Parts: sequence; structure tokens; C-alpha cells
Amino acid sequence: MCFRVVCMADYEDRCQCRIIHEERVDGARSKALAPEELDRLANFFKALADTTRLSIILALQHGEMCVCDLAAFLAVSESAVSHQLRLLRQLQLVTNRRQGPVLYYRLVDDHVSQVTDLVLEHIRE
Amino acid sequence: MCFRVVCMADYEDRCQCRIIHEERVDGARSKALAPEELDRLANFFKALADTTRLSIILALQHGEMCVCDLAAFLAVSESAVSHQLRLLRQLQLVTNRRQGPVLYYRLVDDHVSQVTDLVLEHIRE
DNA sequence: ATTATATATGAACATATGCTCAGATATTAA
DNA sequence: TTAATATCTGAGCATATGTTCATATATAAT
Repeated sequence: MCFRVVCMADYEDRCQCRIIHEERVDGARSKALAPEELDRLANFFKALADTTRLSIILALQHGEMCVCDLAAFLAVSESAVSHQLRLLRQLQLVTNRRQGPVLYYRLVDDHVSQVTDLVLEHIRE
Repeated sequence: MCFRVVCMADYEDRCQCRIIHEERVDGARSKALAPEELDRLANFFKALADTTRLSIILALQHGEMCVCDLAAFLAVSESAVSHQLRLLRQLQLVTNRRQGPVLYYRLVDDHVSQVTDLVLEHIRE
């Protein structure tokens, strides 16, 4: 019978002896991003990690669209689109202009497009 | 009392009349990615959308690390790390080499790093 | 003012996700 | 071959996520 680190309680106690290469762990720690920056980075990727939101972003790369057009294009409810647009708005990825009762959404800048283009290049290799 | 498209059943029936700019919807449809490509793109972003996986990727940018080192660095269980590494392996983002019982993980190429660098630039502006 | 259109929002619900735990596998050493 | 180390894997569970439904808000027209 061998003892391994299984539960987190044990893990905490024996943490030290489980580090094989302490200098690498220390190195990683010293080069790690600040927690807020890590979160912002992850949140950016989270925005693109859902096909509905990703499709919205990709569609807006070709010009502004209103909510009901996006809903028709994506074949989801306008409510669903609206919820996702709010998330993208909060992340400063999209913005809108009002023309009467219609809100036209567009990308805030081309940063997201640069990223999707770059990733698509890699995927298509 | 006004009637609006609320439930998806109604939506399907009246889909046409909810499209304000049919040409934009058609345009978006014609420029849309193929479903498989859209999924691959979303899956790539999904891989980076979790702080544990993102931290693994960022750590490996500075050199290879074994599972227990990553666990120590991330302060999560080795099992959790192993599960996430499997996902990253399946997405061809990381690979490993075995030296005795120890598996050293590294990035497959610098594509991911290009992406994280690009996004970090934008975030830091 | 009332009605209609377009969108937003909150709650509920079902699914997806990430971690833990327990046990399995692979490699090495005694 | 027995034991130890390092990692992997599957099931269970708690939380996160995305959609729907119902309703609210904003603007415009009658």
C-alpha cells in the first residue's frame, strides 16, 4: 500500500515535498500575471468561447447589425441575443447606436478581429 | 395588447417578418464560417477561457513543467491539472515527453503564445 | 394617451464545466 | 515481485452558463 497525495488536506501539508523542480515553480510564480490581469485575459477568451457570441462577433466584422437581424441570422431568440450582447457590451467588445427603436450593434475596435483572424490562420494551417 | 415574438414556436412561424434588413442577414449568412470551423475556433477560445488552463499555458511559455510542479504553482490538485492537461492535449495545444515516471509538458508550438501576447497588448492599452 | 415595435431584464431551468475523491496505470527501484 | 512515485481516469457533485419565458422599458406613430 503506497501513500499518495489524494485529498487537498493532505496536499496542503505535504505540498513542499511534491515539488520536483522548485526553481521552475518559483520561476513560474515570478513570471505569472497579476490575478486581475489573468482574469481580464480569461474573460476576453470566455467572450469568444461560446458559438453564439463568437458568431455575433464574426458577423459584426462585416458591418453593424440590429438585434432582430442577429437573432434571425443565428436562429436564436432575440432575448438570447440581447443577453449575449449585454455581456459583450460589458467587456467593451461591442457598442451600439440607436436609430428610433432600433439598436445597431458594432465592434468597438478591430482588436477582436485581429485575434479571430490570427487564430483562424492557425486553425487553417 | 400587442403581440410579440416570445416563444420559439411563434418565432419560427414569423421569422421572416422579424428581419428588418434582409440583405444584412443574407450577407452574414454568406460570410459565415462553416459549422466545424466555427466550433474549432470556439473550442480554441474555450481552452483559454478558464484561469487554470490559461495559467498552465502561460506557465509553459517559459519552459516545460511536470504535473506536480504545475499543481504546486497553481495550488490545485494534481488530478485537476491532469484533467485540464488532457483537454489541452486533445486540442493539440500541449504535448509531453516522458522521463521515467515524470511527464514533462510543453507547448506544441508558439501559436497560442502569439494569441495571448496579442490579447495582452490590447488589454494593457 | 394609446398602441405597436424593438430591445432589455430577471427568474427559472437544463446543461456544461471544473474540481474532488477513489482507484487504476505506468515506470522505477529494492 | 513488491513497493514507491508520478500521472491518469471515471464518477459524483457543486457551481457556472446559456436559453427560455414573462415582463419591463424605450421610442415612434396614430
